[in-house]
Amino acid sequence: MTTPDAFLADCRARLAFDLLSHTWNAVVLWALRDGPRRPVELRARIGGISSKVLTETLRRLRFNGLVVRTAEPGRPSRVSYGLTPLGRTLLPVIDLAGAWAFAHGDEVMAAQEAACPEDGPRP
Amino acid sequence: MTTPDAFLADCRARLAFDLLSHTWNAVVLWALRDGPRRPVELRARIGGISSKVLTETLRRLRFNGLVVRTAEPGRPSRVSYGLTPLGRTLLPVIDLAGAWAFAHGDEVMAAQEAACPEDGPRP
DNA sequence: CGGAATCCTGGACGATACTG
DNA sequence: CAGTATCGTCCAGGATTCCG
Repeated sequence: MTTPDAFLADCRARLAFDLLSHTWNAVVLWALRDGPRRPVELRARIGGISSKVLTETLRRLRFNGLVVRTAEPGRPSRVSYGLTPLGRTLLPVIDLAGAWAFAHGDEVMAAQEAACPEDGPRP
Repeated sequence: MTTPDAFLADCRARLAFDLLSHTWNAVVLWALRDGPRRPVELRARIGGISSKVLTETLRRLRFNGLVVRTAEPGRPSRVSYGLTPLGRTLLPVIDLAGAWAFAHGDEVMAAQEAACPEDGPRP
């Protein structure tokens, strides 16, 4: 399928990018790809994300219907997050983007190195 | 191809998301998909982007080797921007994301509507 | 027209500390 | 362990203005 031309004008079309925009959204979704995980596990698996930001991210994802929260009874608190069917449909997109990064990452790095002369400063 | 598991730890893997993260990057790349365009054309085509932000975006894309700037001699200024081969390789990714948005956009909207109760507030 | 300079705002992100 | 509350920093993005 190819995206229609209305792509630019139609704000709804930018939805996917807004979702993938936030730094951690895609990463968290990806970390959930093969089953529900508890916050501690997620933090360990992802690395470099603070508890607060993880919570915020999960809240965002839940709000958009991509993730579900499941509270298991007991003490201490046990909670886990998993992908919804909708969230699962986003995995191929993330996968493709990740594959692109692996395939062309070095080219981008190279371009950045060689950019200094007349191109603008690093944004 | 499926993205390796190192996905999360490897910072280079997040490259694609950093590129698609900035709100306008993907949109501008998409607007350039069928040939070079001049800034005015781009602004008209995209809609809702300020001249300043467009300039910044193009600078970013140039810096990453995704776009080239071509200055045609003459007065008044005539400049155009086009995709590099590298930038062109990103189009399928953008296309897939756009296609996803068209296919599942309404589901996300619906989820947002129904989210108010126990789910967190809109972030 | 292209784009740089300036000022301002909101939100993402991080660190820390605290409650249940 | 899960989540909230503060506080502070940084930057994308919008509006405006001015120069070549």
